[in-house]
Amino acid sequence: MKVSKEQVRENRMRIVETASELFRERGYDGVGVAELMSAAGLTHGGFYKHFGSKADLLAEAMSCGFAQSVEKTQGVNREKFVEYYLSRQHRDDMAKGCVMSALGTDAARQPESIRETFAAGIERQLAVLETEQVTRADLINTLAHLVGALMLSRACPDSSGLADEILEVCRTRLLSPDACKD
Amino acid sequence: MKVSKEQVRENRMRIVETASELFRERGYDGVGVAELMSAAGLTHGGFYKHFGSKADLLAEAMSCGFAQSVEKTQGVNREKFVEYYLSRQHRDDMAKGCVMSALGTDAARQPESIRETFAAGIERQLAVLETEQVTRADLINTLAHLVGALMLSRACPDSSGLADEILEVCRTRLLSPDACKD
DNA sequence: ATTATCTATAGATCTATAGATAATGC
DNA sequence: ATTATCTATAGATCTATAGATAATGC
Repeated sequence: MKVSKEQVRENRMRIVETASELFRERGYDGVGVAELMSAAGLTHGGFYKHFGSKADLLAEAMSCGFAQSVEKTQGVNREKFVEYYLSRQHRDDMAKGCVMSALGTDAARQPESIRETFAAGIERQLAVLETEQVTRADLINTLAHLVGALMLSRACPDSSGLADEILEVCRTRLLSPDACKD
Repeated sequence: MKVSKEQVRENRMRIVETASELFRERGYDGVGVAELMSAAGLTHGGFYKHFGSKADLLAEAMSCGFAQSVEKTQGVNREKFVEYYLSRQHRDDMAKGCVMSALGTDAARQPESIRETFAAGIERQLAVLETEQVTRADLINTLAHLVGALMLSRACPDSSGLADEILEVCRTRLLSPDACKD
């Protein structure tokens, strides 16, 4: 049952990527190791040869999700980022969306070491968006505004007007700084 | 072992209030029914005479938390609300703080009926803050901005500068609409 | 020979229910 | 007589580990 080093690396990466999506979708406590491994096409017994604990995997899954976001954000300006972020498409696909909005609260409930990983992810996301026009303080405000809007919209019923209203008024405000009142 | 109707009402209320705080602190999946009942001074077997399921309790716990927030917000203007919301005190006491930031992501992962309760809570919070000067769209933007800032700050390590930086730049921005760039 | 994965399981916990008990409230 | 709470437990799930297996890689 031993597999090649190449295969081991592939398996490990698949576990991390699978976890990254499942944790975003259902939360850290909402997915078990057995289900996780099964979703990655493996049996759960092998998990602890790859990771010391489920919490260790969470840290890697967060890093992986941040890395994907950062890569997708390369070369994207603030306006395009806002439009993507507050799209219905992004809201309705939590598993593949922004780690900050999907796992921020989970991170807040975890030990310091996990939160360090999370903070490093925020910094990377800030760095890739920073330009000469847009200061760090601007970006932190934009991210907070976006993250909150997305979370609140997701917490509303699909059919409710409020879910879409939140996306729309925040998109409008974030793209029209002149009319800004908050 | 039967108790008076008065006592039954008190017990039920204590369960809801205890759940409201424990869910905020550790998440819906992070607290079991047995621990919840024990924290309320009861044994877990009696739980299902009060609630049909753990999910039913979540809905009530959310409503209860929103009601407390709304009551505390009576007569508070936008500036005072922002200052309280982005204070270190509020950030560091998730159990007693805003339901939107503490349970928003948990709600997003729950069935429609829970999200209806959550949306109703958002509406109540909006209503109590609304004035002639501050429109609904303004308030939705403010709430999203606040909720995101608080969540991101909580997701950072205690000792990191980033946690406090997020609170500070967002407080500054939200209280100085003139300088607003996002 | 090493080791990644497998099957199997330990031990703890989870939600929910069953039946006993004892105090309320008709 | 009713019923809220209790003890006890069913049945499922959870994280983590033990030992067997079989293909890699020296």
